[in-house]
Amino acid sequence: MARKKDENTEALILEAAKTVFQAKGMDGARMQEIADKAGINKAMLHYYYRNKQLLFEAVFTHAFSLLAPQLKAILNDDSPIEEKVRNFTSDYISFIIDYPYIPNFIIQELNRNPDFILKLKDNPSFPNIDKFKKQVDEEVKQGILRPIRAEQLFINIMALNVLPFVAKPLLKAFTNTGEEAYHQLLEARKTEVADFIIHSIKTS
Amino acid sequence: MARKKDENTEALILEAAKTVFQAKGMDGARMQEIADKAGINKAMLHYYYRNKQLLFEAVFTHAFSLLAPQLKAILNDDSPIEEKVRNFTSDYISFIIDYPYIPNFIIQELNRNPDFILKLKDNPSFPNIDKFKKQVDEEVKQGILRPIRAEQLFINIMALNVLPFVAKPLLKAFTNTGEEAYHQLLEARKTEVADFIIHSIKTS
DNA sequence: AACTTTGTTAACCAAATGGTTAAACTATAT
DNA sequence: ATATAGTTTAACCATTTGGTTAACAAAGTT
Repeated sequence: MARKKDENTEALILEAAKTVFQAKGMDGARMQEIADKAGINKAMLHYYYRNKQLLFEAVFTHAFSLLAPQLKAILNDDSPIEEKVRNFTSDYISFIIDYPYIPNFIIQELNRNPDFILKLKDNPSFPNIDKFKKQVDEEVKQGILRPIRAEQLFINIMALNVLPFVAKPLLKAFTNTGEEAYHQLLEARKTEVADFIIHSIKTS
Repeated sequence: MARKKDENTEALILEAAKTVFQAKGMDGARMQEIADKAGINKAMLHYYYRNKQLLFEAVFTHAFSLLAPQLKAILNDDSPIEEKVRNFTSDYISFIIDYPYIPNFIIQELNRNPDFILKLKDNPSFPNIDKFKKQVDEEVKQGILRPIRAEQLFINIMALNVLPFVAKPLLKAFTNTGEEAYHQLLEARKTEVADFIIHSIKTS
């Protein structure tokens, strides 16, 4: 086995590919740009990943593997809904700060090619709503929560947490806030979003 | 002035360009595909719109001009917040049914090029949050609403209404629903989203 | 040291793509 | 009917882009 340099070329490529694909999408990304960013010859991209599509898929599945655990936290945990909502909204924002492009990237590329998710759904680690559903139904039955379908609650939680990042340029313009002020709005949301949801769904 | 056919070529082009750009984005769109869809020669695209960028901008500004009035309805109207929330959630979903690609298209392309919104903000018809802000502050002061910043409320309203469409493939997978079932969830949201918001923000 | 396998590079290639051009066509004005 | 100005087309062009190739370099194997 010949390894010329101490650096792992394959990993360098994937790292550069993440940056470029997540910033520009499949259509906007250029193989040459990825090679340049990785500081290697373009032919190496094909040596390790065959073609653009496969390199893209490596980036996509990796991105998804980072997002999935975040969602499983709210779907599969045993704590009461209220606690899960509070934890999720706070954790999710921390996640976005570490990986700001990921949710946007996934949403954008799935819209371009919706069938892509079928492959992901086969994976046993794909987030599943069943447990969350039982939990919500149970808390509704016990009178802890107002009547609401688990699916709708889940969509609402996702919406309130995800959209402020996905539609950031638009919302910045509409709310007439600069970068700094918008960031403060997001910071405040770490707790306010959870309060907003809890107020809406809790009885009493 | 010579007009060969009764059909207006310029309009045919714009129509085809809308379809292609909104489905595939700036990067994914192909001038030839637009020409084919319009049933005209590719050179006509450049004759009427000079180049891809300008044709794209024509499509984008038109798309935005359709979205803006929807938002002005909630921002500039005089009715109480509760009524505005109810009207908006119902109207917005009707809007999406007519123009399913538009919000997604705008969000996606603004992320690709955030500076693009600066041009739009100059336009005096750009939606402005000031009036909405005064209204929310006033209703909070009167004790009709719980304390909440107008910006946060606006973001929440947008999030709950927009994300279910923008992230449709993802949410369909997570909620484990097919096309039909997901559509029913969306249908139910016409009233449920408003209820969700009102429950959260109204005192009493 | 010779051989083999793996890794790397520069040069190259074919197809796709945005854009141009020159000629042809059509309707209208003179 | 002829000139004129706007409209349309087919062919063409330069560049970009994903992908390939052949030669070469490094490290391990014998």
